[in-house]
Formats: sequence, structure tokens, C-alpha cells
Amino acid sequence: MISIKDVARQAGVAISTVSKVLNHYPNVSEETREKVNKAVEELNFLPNSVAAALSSKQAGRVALLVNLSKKTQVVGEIDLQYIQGAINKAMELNLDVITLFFSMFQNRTLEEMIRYLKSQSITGIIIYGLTREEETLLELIDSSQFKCVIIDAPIVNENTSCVGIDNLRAQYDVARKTIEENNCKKVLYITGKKNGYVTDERLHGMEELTKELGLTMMVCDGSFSELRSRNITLKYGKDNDVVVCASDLMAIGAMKALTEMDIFRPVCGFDGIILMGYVGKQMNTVRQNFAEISAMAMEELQRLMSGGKGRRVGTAYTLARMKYMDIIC
Amino acid sequence: MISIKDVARQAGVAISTVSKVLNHYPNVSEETREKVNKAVEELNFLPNSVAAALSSKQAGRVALLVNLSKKTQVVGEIDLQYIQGAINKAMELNLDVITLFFSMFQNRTLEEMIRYLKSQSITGIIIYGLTREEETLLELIDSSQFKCVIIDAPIVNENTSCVGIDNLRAQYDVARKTIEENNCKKVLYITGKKNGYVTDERLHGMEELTKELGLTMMVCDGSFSELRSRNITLKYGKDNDVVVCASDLMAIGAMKALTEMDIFRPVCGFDGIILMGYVGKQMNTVRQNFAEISAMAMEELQRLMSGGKGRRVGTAYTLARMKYMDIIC
DNA sequence: TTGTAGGCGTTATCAT
DNA sequence: ATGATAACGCCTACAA
Repeated sequence: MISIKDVARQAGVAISTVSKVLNHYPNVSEETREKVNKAVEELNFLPNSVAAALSSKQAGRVALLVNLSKKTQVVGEIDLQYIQGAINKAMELNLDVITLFFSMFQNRTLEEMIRYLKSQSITGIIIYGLTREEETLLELIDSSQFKCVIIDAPIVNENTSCVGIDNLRAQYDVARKTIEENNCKKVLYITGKKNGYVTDERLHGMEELTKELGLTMMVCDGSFSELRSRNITLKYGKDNDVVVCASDLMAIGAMKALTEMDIFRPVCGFDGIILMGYVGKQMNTVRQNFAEISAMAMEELQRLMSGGKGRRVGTAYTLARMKYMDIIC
Repeated sequence: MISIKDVARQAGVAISTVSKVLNHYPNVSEETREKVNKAVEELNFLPNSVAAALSSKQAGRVALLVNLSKKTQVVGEIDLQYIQGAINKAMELNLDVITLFFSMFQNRTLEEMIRYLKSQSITGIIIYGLTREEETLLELIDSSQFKCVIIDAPIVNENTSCVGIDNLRAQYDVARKTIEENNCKKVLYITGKKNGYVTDERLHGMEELTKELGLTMMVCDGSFSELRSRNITLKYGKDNDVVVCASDLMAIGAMKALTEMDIFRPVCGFDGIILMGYVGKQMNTVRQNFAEISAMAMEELQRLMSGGKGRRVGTAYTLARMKYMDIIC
């Protein structure tokens, strides 16, 4: 394997000089910079990231902490896009990434988690799918041992940023659109998990909307479960004239229930997953670009790791309908 | 951060002795072994994997090379299970993992790929979704620079193993079941991509079956595309009395087409993805446990990395029907 | 059986 | 502006 040493020899300079050029240090003459770059080209040199990680305490590695939604069986779509977006961006930024799942830390203490992450030279973490139930993770964030970026949970401090859409607004928007299109008065709102951060925000969006339009609203805990949403709809669907769901999966469950009951009620979902295109009926939904959000999170993490302070980063969304013929190819 | 040095001091032995205990070397007295382990416990020591990777040339890291199926829009389910299965097993085996995607190496030469992987201290690779079109990857495997495990492609050599089900048999089985259940004579077979390894194997399964049962078979290239399958079915579905597809997605496309044409034909798919449960009609399919397959691949890779020779590893499958009420919760 | 010392490829701190 | 040199944490001959 060809190393920085070879480059140094080839360029006729010291190892440390090569390192400086590689890392864009200021005090290097244009002349040597060129010599070194030429040698790098000639030798096709690529720095060993493992050695770099070991040596420098600042250019650490980042961990993706993914909460695989096993609860719903439709695994994958969102999480994979998160992972992909993050990894691609990381490669662009020259950051090392390892992917981890919540389940790996199931019964671990805070100290064990920290130890493990440190043993991997992790200095930055992106967390996907955090809920209030993950107490140890919340402590981890609080511990300030790592730079963190949280997706879709409003946690911000010195070392922690959050990125995500404005859930309140988005829920308001998609529900309003659906309600106005169908001239509804009584809305059945099926929420996400009790302890989910987005759950509250979205609910507030509905509260604002129903108050503003003078609607009545029945709120049921769907826990992001397609089955629960289905049962709730079977029970209360008929008595309301629109079903607003805090997730697409729940919207699908609701729609399937309505179809079975052979009654029509407009339904809207949240997230814009491809699966929505398969259920026949078109529904309004909030569409997010998960890969892009994740890429932004990675950029934000890099900012934090190089000294930036935690902050809130907003991402975009659109209202959409997923049509079968659009999504297949 | 607490290091091997601290453990050595605490145990009153030399650093190298600690290392020996940690790595289960033979020549260590029971007494010192206990002293060291006690110190490890007390200090909650966890070895730094980055340093280990840098130091030892043998305990390298492994890369997951995933071919994200962008062609079909239903991304995720299979790939994510692969990733999850591999990472979980790797953690168990104490192996470092990084996840990469084919797209990252789109226009890269063999040398560039090798350089990159070496710069990451990669010594083992698991490849998911390989086709004959990935020429550079095939060269990479041939180069013998890394230990490789290929999923679902019959490539075996000194440093390369493959793991996967018997595609010929599985295709034969699921088709036979469907055909016998419905007493069919004329089968429309929609294949996967021309250059996919499994495509041929599955086709051979069909050839064996149709010959054995004396059926007529019409073979169309579906390229794993739901849309193509749909169009093929629209065109030829009526003239045949069963549609056998080399993937679930294509089975769904075929079924949707049949439904639109308002005719019934039994359809069977391949893979057992959750999505199958959403399309209403139940279809036979071959169910694979992707996470488990991937875990086996990781174990096989470890075997290779510790000196084992390449070989073929078979995995299990079952025939199943995906029912909506079974898959939601 | 145990310890010493050199090396893995970088980065970072000093002199120069 | 450049170059020695000491870390970084661990592994592994080799020596004791």
C-alpha cells in the first residue's frame, strides 16, 4: 500500500509537509504545494482514513443511529433513503461512516453506549426515529460527549442540532387541503406514537386548523400502527367525514378499512412513501425527500464537528398524491 | 479514553500481555489471564477498533457493497434487510463494517476502487445484487485483492464464496405449486434482467418444469420491471393460463394488469416482499429471509478472512403467500 | 511465560 | 515555510 511516506519521498519533502498540503494548511508555499500534488497524482495516493482517524482526535468518524421501524412491517423505504443520503454525502465530505441500529443498544447503559462509540472513534452521531422512550439515547445526547444531529425531534443544544420539516405546518397544510377539497366538518385524526416528537407537533397543527375552520375533531391514538388505524377507522370512520392520519401507513390502514366498509371518506397521510401508490385510492400526503434531509443532516454534523454550535435546520416538503403509474418503471 | 495501557497498569502486567489475553493467544498463564480480565472488567475497557485495524493487517474491516435497486421504485425492503443482517452479525463477530453503494463507483476504474477500499483498510467485501454488467466489480473479485462473498451469484474461487438459495429449484417449486393448484397448461414466464445471474438459473428451473410437465411456455424479458411486466401481461396474459414472474414486483405488475383486463390468471412471484400483501390478490411466492442470508454471508466472510477457502453456501427458502392481515401490526 | 520495542499511516507540536 | 519527532492505541516479532 502506498503511503504518505512515498509521496514525501517522490516530492522530495518531509512527511509533515505532505500532510499539511493534504489537509489544506495555510503555511505552505505554492511551489511545494504543487510538487506534493504532482506526486500525489503520479502515485495515485489516497490517504488511509483509518490512520487519520487514529491520529487526529478531531476528524472523527460519524455513526448513523437508525431506529428500524420493526413495528410496522413495511420496513425499509424511509430508513434506507436516510442511510443512503447520509453515506453519499459523507463520502463527498470525506467522512467515515458506520451504521448502527437502536436495537443494538437495547439493554445497554449509557456508559456502555458511550464506551462503544468511543471505541469506534466516533465523534459525531445522526439519530433517526428518536422518541421520548429512548431514555438512554436522550442521556447520550445530553452527555455532550458527541456532536449530534437529530432528525425530526426538536432537540437543540451546544453540541446538538436538529433537522426536519415543520411538522405542525405540514400537517396543517395537508389536512386543510384535503378538508377543503371535500368540504368536511367532522374530522377523525389518527395520531402517531404517544411519545414521538413529531406526534405532538402534528397534533398541534390539527388543533390549529380545526380551531381556525371551526371543525370538530376526534383524536385517536394510532401509534403509527396500520392495524390500529384500521380498527379505529372501522369503529369511528362512519361518524366522521374525513380521516387525517399522521402517517401514510396509517392512512393505508384507514383506507383499507373504509373500502371494506364500503363507504367513502377522504383520507390523507404523511410522508409520501411509495407504498401509497399501490393501494388504489389516491390520497393527499406530505412528501419529504428523505435522502436529501439526511444529506443535510450530514452537512450539519460536519459543521458541528468543526466547531459550529447547535441549531435548528428546516427542510422542505410538498403536498402530493402518489399515483401507481407514476411510481412504477 | 481508557486504553490498553491503563489495563496493563491496573493488572500490573505489560501492554503486550494484555493484548495477548484480549486476542486469546495461547501462551498466557491462567493467573495473568485472570488478572487482566479483572482489570478489563474494572475499567470497563473496550479496545479501540480503529487502532486495531491500523495495527493488525489481518483483522481488517469489511465493506457492504449494495446495488440499490433504483430501477424499481419500491426501494428498500430487501436491501435494508441485507444491511441490517450483515451489520448485526458483524457486531457479534466484532468486525468493523462500512456500507457502500454501487452508485459510488459508477465511473471509477478498477484501480480507483481498489485504492479506495485499501485506503479504508478494507479486506473483506460482501456484494449484493451483482449482475454481469458490473464489469469492474467482476474484475475486482478476480483481482484477489480482497476476500469476497457474493450474494446470489455463482462465483467461487480461492478468495470468493457465494451464498444464496438454489434459484433453479425454488423457481421450479413455486411455479409447479401454482401450476398444479390451477391445472395450467400454457405458462407465461416473465424473466428478470438479461444479465442477472439469478435470471438464468430461474429460467432453467422453468425449462426443467415445463419439459417435465409437458407444458408450453412463453418467455418474456421483464427485466425486473413492474411496468414491463405489466405491459407484457396486458399483451400476452389472456393467451396463457398462468403468469410466473421472476420477482414479486413483476408479479404485482402482472396482477394489476390482469385485474384491469378483468380476467383471472394465477400469478406467482419470487422473494416474498411485504408489498405482496398489499395488492389484494394472494399469490404464491418464494420467501427468503434476507437478514439471515446476509448474516450467513458475514460469517462466511469471516471464515475467508481467517484463511478459509472460497465455497458455495446454500440458504433456505419456503413457499408462501403474503396475506394483508398477517403483515400489518 | 512475560516484557521490550518497533511499526501501522497520519496528524500535530515544535524547532529550525 | 519546512522538517524532525512524538503521539494515537494496538499488534507482534523477538528478547529475556
